[in-house]
Amino acid sequence: MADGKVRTRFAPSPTGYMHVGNLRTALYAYLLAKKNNGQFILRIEDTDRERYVEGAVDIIYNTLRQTGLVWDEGPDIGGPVGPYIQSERMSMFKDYALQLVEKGAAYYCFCDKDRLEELKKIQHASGMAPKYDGHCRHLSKEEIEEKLAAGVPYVIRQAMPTEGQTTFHDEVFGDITVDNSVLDDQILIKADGMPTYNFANVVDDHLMGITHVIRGNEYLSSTPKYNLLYEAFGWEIPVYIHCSPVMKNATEKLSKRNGDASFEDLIAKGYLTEAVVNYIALLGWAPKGEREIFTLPELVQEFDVSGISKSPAIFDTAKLKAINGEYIRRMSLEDFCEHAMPYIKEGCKREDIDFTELAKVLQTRTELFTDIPEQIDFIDALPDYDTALYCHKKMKTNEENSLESLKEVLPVLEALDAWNEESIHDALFALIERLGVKNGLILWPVRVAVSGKQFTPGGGIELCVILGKEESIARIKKGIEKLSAR
RNA sequence: GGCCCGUUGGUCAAGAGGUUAAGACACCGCCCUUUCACGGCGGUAUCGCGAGUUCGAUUCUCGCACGGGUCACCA
Repeated sequence: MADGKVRTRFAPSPTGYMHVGNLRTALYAYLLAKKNNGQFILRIEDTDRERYVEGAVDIIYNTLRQTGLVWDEGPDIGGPVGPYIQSERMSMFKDYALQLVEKGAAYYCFCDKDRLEELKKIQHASGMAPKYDGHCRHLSKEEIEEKLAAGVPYVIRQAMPTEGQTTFHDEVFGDITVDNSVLDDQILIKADGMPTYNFANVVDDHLMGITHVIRGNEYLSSTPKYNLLYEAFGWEIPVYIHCSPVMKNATEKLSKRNGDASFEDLIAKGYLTEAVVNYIALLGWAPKGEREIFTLPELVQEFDVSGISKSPAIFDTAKLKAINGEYIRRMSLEDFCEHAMPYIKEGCKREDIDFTELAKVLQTRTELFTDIPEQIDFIDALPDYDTALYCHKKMKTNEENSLESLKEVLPVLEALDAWNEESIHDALFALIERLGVKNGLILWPVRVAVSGKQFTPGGGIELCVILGKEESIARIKKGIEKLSAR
């Protein structure tokens, strides 16, 4: 599997937004192809008109583009084995099914829905598994001709072996064996002449030269049927890689139906694309070493099917957040500013502040961009805080000595010409030295006075720089006023 | 219900008969520090249960329990 031309595909149905499990499957398919210098193919499986959602195809394109999962062949760019939209391939499947009928691996079935329903009812009543009873499997040539000529509607069913076992290999789950007796004579071609998914999928994968099939493990139990199809045609069976689902908790899958987080939702919540891709890669797959932060090209290098785990993985927002924070900290200040600015503007309407300084203090304190507005809400207007905020055991501050400190600080700051981190720092520390007190005794009250908050992004000096001289001094005066009024 | 699959800390997970059972997130503590955060150091916590096989099982086998998947003229 290491060399040769590896071709993988991502074959989504355009039924809505891209959920995380789907994206992960696409990612693994992409990684496996690229790791082996192969091709990653996009095929849109849009044959279910009932579930078709307007705009869903664009979501697929946009998500793959945004995450960097560029496809080598697909509906928009074409390729040697198109068309890449399943609905445009419909006409050919029946001929393939007929080939199977010739070979005795499939047969015409004229049973109508009433009979099938009746059958199901009887089977259910007697506790049997619902399964086609082979009623039409042994019709004579004459009978078939006669019904065909009479225009009786029919489907084409796959003739499953009735005894023995079928074993197949999966790269993740190993060898799996099932009794052929449990295999249903599934429908290949529907009464309208169109193929079922199970049939179209196999034919398409073969025609498109797919060598490695990566998909959710809900397909594990139909894989023997697929293989019987490949064998009946005499086609080479692809390598199977079935992935366990991404869960929202121990018992429920992450799903569109439950309205669980989609890729778009995560981005809207302030997560970085790269962080989401990185985290998703780690959900159900473990790299060889201890490193966990990887760019997409690094993932390509690192990816190995042997690292895919069998058991389902629960989507953990806390971990995603941590990885997002890691990505944020690794950004350059310029990059961070660019990303953070919309959120900064959201939380701060004032224009006369030092945005660069603000961004600087925010960067190590941001895990999620959407957390920013709340962190900086004190800038526009000083909150109406309680003077108890001035009391801090470790700093040994209380309302009395904070009042003293602020009174000392006020003239020092007022006298400053240059207003920057260095000048304020020097002035305040000179004051601290002159007074012979601990840093905290001066600095803590300053921070409280200018922010009115218990926790702030940055210390008193940094906040003063951000707020500017006029505003800082006004807030210190306000502090003195509040403390004096007690 | 039949069949298939899974089960290592709260979460993601490494591990391949003998390990002090990695690492990350989360949590707790300490250090750094003008708060918080960052960074550094340390800590709590895991092999679902029961039988085998073996000198020795998290690792192999079988049962059980629990969880998931699948049994459509949907994809």
